[in-house]
Amino acid sequence: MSNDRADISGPVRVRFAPSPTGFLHVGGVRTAMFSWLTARHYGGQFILRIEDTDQKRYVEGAEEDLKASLRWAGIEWDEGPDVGGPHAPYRQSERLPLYNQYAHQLVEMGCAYKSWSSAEELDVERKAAAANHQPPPLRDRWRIATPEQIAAAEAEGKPYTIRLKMPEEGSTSFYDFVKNETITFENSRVDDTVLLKSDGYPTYHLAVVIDDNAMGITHVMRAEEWIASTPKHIRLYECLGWPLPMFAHVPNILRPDGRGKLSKRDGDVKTNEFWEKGYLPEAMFNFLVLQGWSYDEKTELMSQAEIVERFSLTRIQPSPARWDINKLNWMNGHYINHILTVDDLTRRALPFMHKAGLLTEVEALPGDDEYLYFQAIIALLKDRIKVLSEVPDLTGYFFVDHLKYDRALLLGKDKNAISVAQAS
RNA sequence: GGCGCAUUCGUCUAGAGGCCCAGGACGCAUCCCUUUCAAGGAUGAGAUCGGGGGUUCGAAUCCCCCAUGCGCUACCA
Repeated sequence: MSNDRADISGPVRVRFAPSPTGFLHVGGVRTAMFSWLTARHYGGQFILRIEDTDQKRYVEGAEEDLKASLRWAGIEWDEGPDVGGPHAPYRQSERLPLYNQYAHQLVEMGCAYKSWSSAEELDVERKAAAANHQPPPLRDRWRIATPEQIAAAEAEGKPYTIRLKMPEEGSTSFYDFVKNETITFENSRVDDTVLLKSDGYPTYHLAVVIDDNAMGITHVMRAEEWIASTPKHIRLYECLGWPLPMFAHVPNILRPDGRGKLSKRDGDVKTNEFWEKGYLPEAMFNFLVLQGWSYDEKTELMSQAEIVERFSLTRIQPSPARWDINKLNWMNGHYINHILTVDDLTRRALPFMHKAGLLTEVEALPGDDEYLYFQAIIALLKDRIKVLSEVPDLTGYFFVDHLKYDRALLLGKDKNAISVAQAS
């Protein structure tokens, strides 16, 4: 039986397109990782695009946090808001005229229509439907407005939205690389989603299609909650006569109790908290890639370079994983104790000592006596460090009252000065 | 309510018709090492592969139904 999963061939351009509405959580990092890995493994480009089309939810500083989180995790981009590129700008709020132009073009083509329905009245309709256990209306009444009604509304000059006009007939299908199957939707079940809001900003649906096309995105990778809106996007590609990209919907990471996808309200999910606590980016990368992807039946510990080489889009699991940091803690300790060199570990632990006031930056420069003292302590205690933030507590008693032992005495009982020197 | 996706040890996973009365890892337990705590080593418990029907000589793997979970159903992404 032919059950071979299609794999990628040809050029590859993948993007990660977060919206700056808060800190980046680990689930977002993982989606970015899969996209980045796809670009790197298949020899393509990775693009970062900021989808800041919701003025109400915009959070100051979120873009910086998100870029810092990505970079910490070892994910860099070839094109993006700060590094530039041939398709700049990479921030959607700076591309507004483009969306506006296409939205109106779609209206002229008969693929979309203007609506003067207010958000309030639509809300009333939806609530009434819900109260009757009926599905909310898929179409807006302006879809079937007469030319006279439209002319009258235009003359009034009131704000309007532009909505997609989904066909009533037929169905839309697409192959999904991760699900490894063709997913089909009846067009009559897909709603006439808003493309352009009354404030002139595009919705995700319009902006994502226009930008993915403009930026030459070949593989649309995103979280799986977008599966249901993919037929809308495909409709847009068809109306505009643009070539369809391939789709790959990555499963979500669920909350620890399995109830719902990870959200920013959950604890232990902020990426920046992980580096503040002293998790290593290598361990985080390794752990995160294993949440939904595997190389084979045994290999788990892999460097980023090995993962890039071994990655395959078709080995991403279609089912969601629960967020559980148990194994991350083990892996972090393993990297600290067995993969990092003592010197590397020492350097990384130093900032935590500075923060705790146990060593100042000037008195513990690499190579200094104070540094070597600390390094000897690290060599002695590294096998019990799980996260770097524990280091001050673990080593504090070596610094009480500026007490300083002779470095030569800081030896494990089964060790001698030579073995310690060699280990560092 | 409608539509879509998912379902293998507590958790992450291997598995693409016979290699599987299901393998690995984390966690857990016991033992070894050890003055202690870790780390390390060894052993073990732990999944009738969500349930039920098919197809087949043979199914965790293919098909159907059901259940459950998740997602979407916003002028949020």
